[in-house]
Amino acid sequence: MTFDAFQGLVNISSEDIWRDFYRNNRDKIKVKKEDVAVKNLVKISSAALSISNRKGFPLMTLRDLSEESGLSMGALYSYFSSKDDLLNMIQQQRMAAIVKVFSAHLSGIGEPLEKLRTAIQIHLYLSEVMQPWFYFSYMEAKNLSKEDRRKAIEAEVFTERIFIDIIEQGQKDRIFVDVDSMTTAAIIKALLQDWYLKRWKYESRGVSVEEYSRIVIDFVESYLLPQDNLKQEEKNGSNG
Amino acid sequence: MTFDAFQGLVNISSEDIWRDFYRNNRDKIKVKKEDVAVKNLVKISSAALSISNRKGFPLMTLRDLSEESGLSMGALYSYFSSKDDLLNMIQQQRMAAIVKVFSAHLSGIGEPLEKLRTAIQIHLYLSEVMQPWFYFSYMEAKNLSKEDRRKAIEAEVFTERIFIDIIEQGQKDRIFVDVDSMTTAAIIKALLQDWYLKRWKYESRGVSVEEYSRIVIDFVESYLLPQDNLKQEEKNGSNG
DNA sequence: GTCTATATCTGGATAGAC
DNA sequence: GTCTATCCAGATATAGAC
Repeated sequence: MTFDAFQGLVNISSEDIWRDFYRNNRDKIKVKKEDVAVKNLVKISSAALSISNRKGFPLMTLRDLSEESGLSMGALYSYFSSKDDLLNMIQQQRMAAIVKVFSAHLSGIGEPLEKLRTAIQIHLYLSEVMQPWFYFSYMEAKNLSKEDRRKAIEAEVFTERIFIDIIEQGQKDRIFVDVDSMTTAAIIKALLQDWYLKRWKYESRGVSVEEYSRIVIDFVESYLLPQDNLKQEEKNGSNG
Repeated sequence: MTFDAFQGLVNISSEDIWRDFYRNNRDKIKVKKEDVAVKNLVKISSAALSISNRKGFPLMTLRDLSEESGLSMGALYSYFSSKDDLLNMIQQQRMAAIVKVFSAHLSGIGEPLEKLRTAIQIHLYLSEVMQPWFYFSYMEAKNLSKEDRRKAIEAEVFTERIFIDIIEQGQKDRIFVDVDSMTTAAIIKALLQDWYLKRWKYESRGVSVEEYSRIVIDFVESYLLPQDNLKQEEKNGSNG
């Protein structure tokens, strides 16, 4: 799948994400008109992500946020009850989006090699679309509340588990070689994370998300596929 | 080389690091007795790393630092002139150590494959010995002063350059296959970073630094070595 | 629903005794 | 060289007008 096709398919606009959020949290948000609320939640979150990803969440003052979002200090507190609450809100939304997109794209695929490729691609594409969220989420994880920290770890384990399962299925089917599945999954995650943690680096070198996806898949396959299979795969074109 | 052997060789104690630092910065530090100064610099830095790696440098108050280091607020300011100054001090020390150790261990090696293995190992071992430094340095990079930020990027490029050069030498010698050297180096760095960024994960799974080193080397070699070479290498035992 | 103005608190930094 | 006490800037959060 191309990145453009993916974008068309998931179409994760901030609007959608925050509309969902608003509906699930009507009670906590003082503003009662949905359209007004969603519009401002988008402004607030994108301002918060932009400032935080520049200087870190703890150093972002609410005056900064007020200025960049265009809302007054007082108005901000109609949308969250404390600065920490805002942090947790943003975190929550990201995790919901990941689980949703992953399930949607992987559930139909049975064949391990195709599933592995798709999982790598989907993760990279998703982190590309939601780069500020992913980066924020990684860098600010230690500041979360206890409860949200627990959720964050759960989400981390969830995605790693997906890769472990795919690898083990492939080993059972005798498609992949017999390497340690847990460690291999950890390595894959490290490579996926590098994309959103060092986006500036890849951008400055002109590497697109599709190229990076290609690279990671090749890299992983050279490790997981037996030597002779690999040669044959390459003849067939390894990307479906 | 085993991890123990490495430790014996470099023997990077906090003492040594801060004694070096003290001698290079006598003018900036108000305390004039070397032994007193070094002893307290060690206390301050290890307290600062411990607190920061728990909750982040911006959220560490000087009262926290005072409590954990056992020095009073006033005394702390005999060792640095501002909180930012402390940040830059710690950063500086880490980079000096890296350059020193890398040069010492790699300069003698000409053969690309051995050099690649050694570079991976040394980086992992070093980040293991200085884990709090490495983690801190990565997570707090955005808070550095302009000048120290520039230095940090330089250091980043320095280590990546080492890997690029090794790969290109190996390609010239027809030992490695013809993949993109820059991207491959980026991938290697991502895997090396995962070790100190997610140490808790590997620890909880009982993966030692030697095992991880073995895994990364295998992974990279399966990508860089031609198929037939690989088979032969494995027979010889790929770790020297 | 949003704004301005302000109460309250926290944390970096310093002065001066010991 | 180190400590205690204190200053003061700047931050969160809220009250009340519009």
